[in-house]
Amino acid sequence: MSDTGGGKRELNKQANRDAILQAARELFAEVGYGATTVRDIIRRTGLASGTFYNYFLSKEEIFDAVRNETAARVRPRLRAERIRATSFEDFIHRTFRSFFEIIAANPNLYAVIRRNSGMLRGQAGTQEIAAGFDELRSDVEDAVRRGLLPDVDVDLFVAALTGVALEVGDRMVQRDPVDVEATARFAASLFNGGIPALPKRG
Amino acid sequence: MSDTGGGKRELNKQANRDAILQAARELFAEVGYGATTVRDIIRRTGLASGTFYNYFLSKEEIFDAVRNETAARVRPRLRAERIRATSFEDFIHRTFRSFFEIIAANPNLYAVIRRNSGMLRGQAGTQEIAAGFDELRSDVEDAVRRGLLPDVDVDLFVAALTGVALEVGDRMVQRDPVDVEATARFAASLFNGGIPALPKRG
Amino acid sequence: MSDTGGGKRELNKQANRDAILQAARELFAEVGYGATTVRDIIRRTGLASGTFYNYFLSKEEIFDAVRNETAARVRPRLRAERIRATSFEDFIHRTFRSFFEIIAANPNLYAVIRRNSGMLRGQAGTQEIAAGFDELRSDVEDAVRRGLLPDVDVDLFVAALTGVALEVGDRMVQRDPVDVEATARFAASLFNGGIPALPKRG
Amino acid sequence: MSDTGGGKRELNKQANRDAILQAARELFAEVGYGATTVRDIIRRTGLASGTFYNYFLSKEEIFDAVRNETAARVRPRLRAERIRATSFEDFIHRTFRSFFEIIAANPNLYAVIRRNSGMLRGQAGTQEIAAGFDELRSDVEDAVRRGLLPDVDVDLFVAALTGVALEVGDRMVQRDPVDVEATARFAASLFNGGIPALPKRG
DNA sequence: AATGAATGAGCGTTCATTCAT
DNA sequence: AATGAATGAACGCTCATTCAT
Repeated sequence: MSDTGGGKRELNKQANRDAILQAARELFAEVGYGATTVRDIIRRTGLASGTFYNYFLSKEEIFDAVRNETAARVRPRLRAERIRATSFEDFIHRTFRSFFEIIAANPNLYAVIRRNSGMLRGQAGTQEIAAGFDELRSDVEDAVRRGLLPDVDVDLFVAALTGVALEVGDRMVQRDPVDVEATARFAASLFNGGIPALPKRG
Repeated sequence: MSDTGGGKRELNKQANRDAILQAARELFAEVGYGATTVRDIIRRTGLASGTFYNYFLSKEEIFDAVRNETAARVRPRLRAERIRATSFEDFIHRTFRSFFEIIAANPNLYAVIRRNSGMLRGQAGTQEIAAGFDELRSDVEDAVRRGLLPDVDVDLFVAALTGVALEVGDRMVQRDPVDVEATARFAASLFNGGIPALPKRG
Repeated sequence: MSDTGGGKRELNKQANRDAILQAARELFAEVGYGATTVRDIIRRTGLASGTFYNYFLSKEEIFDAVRNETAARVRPRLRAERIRATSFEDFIHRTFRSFFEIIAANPNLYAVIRRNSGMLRGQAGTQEIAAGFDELRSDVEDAVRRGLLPDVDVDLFVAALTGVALEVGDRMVQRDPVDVEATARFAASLFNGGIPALPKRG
Repeated sequence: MSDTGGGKRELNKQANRDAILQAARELFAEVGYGATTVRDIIRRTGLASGTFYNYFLSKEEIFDAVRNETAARVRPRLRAERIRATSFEDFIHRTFRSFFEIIAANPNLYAVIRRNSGMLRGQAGTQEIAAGFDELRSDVEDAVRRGLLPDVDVDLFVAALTGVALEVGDRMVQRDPVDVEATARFAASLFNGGIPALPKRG
């Protein structure tokens, strides 16, 4: 009888993989990709250094895995919030609020983003991150199509949204206390007030 | 007889220093600080490896020098534009337009920023960069004081401005052709439309 | 199942550590600390350069290890001989003889001492070396207390003993054949004849 | 008319050479040969680094020069004292006393010896140092020939003398106050008491 | 003779990765 | 699958020495 994935061994394998990922996420958050060593990662798990390579092909691969896994956890949440929106104003507000909630609740998830932001977009981003951006973009395009949003330059619009989310979010988490609601209101007001003024495409 | 800068030797020194800085800037732009080696830098200049240390104390020092020198070139230009503004609408527009002009004209100056943005703010930024942010912030505070801008959360406002400048600028330079004026209009419209809607402080 | 020292792997580890220590000892003896490179040391063992750092934290650490290990081997032997002494004359003779025996039998142990003698005493010496000197000194003080030795300046006395041991020992090992017994007799006669003439303290 | 050595240029040359030698002596005394850099030496003179090589062929050569020059200053003084001796007892006493006087008066001359003692004898010693040892040795041989000293093993005898001078001298200079006379009496008593007991040769 | 920038071999050390056990 | 010692390329940096001026 072959072991089809439910056995003890597989459970252990999954636990080890998770432990390594978790340790890696912490370190990438604390000191960044460049300053994290594979040894640091495995030392935190109590496993042996060679074991790392039973789970990941390289340091780069685990970095991608951390980012992908993070994006995979965050993406559906952001999407779910957006979909629930009843108007574009609401869409913008929910987008900011849910993003700010997530980073407020997961400070070191956010630290990974900031500390390694040079590796976030373009060549260095992962599939999952790219997919998250595409999703946002296509939701915005949809809103344009449905007439909820004027016919703006979607590319630039998404870029502006992203920039504000990242930078304003950064300031937010440095405050004490962190006020997610007020910060979301700030960012959403700026956008919702500004959208009607945006140049139309054509 | 002391040769105070006019001699062949001094010329050569300046040329070497510039060549090293230029090579460093290119590499920091192409692959980032972590992946750039001192040997890469000097190899690009044709000089010997030891020569690097006649001009810079360490790899870190040249990175700071690149950033400081960049910020020192950019900062007064941005400031000069802002000061010329006749209204806050104009202030916002000029800020975006001059920033976009600069990054359009100096693609690898901009790449340094993007590829190393984790080292831009906070502890890891240089004096000159910090001064640039302070300057922007204090110009905005001034506008509030003079009643040109409602009493908004200046910190978040500057963050939003920065985020939009960086992300929208990033998309802009990837387009062909690069349209600085249209991009500036986009960003400025968003802000100028949104500002009146911003929550007041207190 | 933990392998506590009996396994092949542990044996190999011990063998490697010994090989590195041995190579280091030889090189410190042949060319001194300053002229010895870590690469020279590992090259002599056939191991890879990184392997050195699996066993020692730094070049300095292995130098201390060589000196400590040497002192640790020599110290109890010298002590054991001294303790067996039946009179102070015997104490002196045994001290010289056992020291000369040791250096005759371990020429490059001795060379380490000579080639790096600037690092023997004071700040630069190791714990074990300092302990060896302290032990000798306290044995001499004991002899004074028990009336076997006049009340001389113990500090200078120990210094004189040390100086003669080192310098006379140095000449001895350069002779062919090496005559430990005759050399010990020479040094001991000088001291034992001279001690009664030494100025009393006070 | 040719400049036969008395001109201004030659004076300056001599002054530069002396300044370099002096700086080198200080550094060899303070930090030892290995830790002294040629740049350190010339920096202390105010000259340019290339100038060093107009006066000395290499770092090693100046080290030899420092040692030779030191030995050349010390040697005649020691000799002159010994020659004045009226008996062998006096010879021994004067030898120690004059050596101790010199090291007490020139602490950093002495520091050069201690800090670089691994390079004092054998292969690494200079001509002048070797000559000093030879001279001492031949004075002792002379004393044997003239019947002032029993027919001892001169080689070992000179070694013992040297060892006591160095080690006892070392302790002496660390005391406060430094008592040259008492220290010389100590060392001389040991030897003069011990000599009659020394084994005869043959 | 003096200068000081340029040279490049070489140093101690790190670390992602491999592999025998 | 787990171990952890071994590997070796590569790093940032130093410094004795050379050489054009």
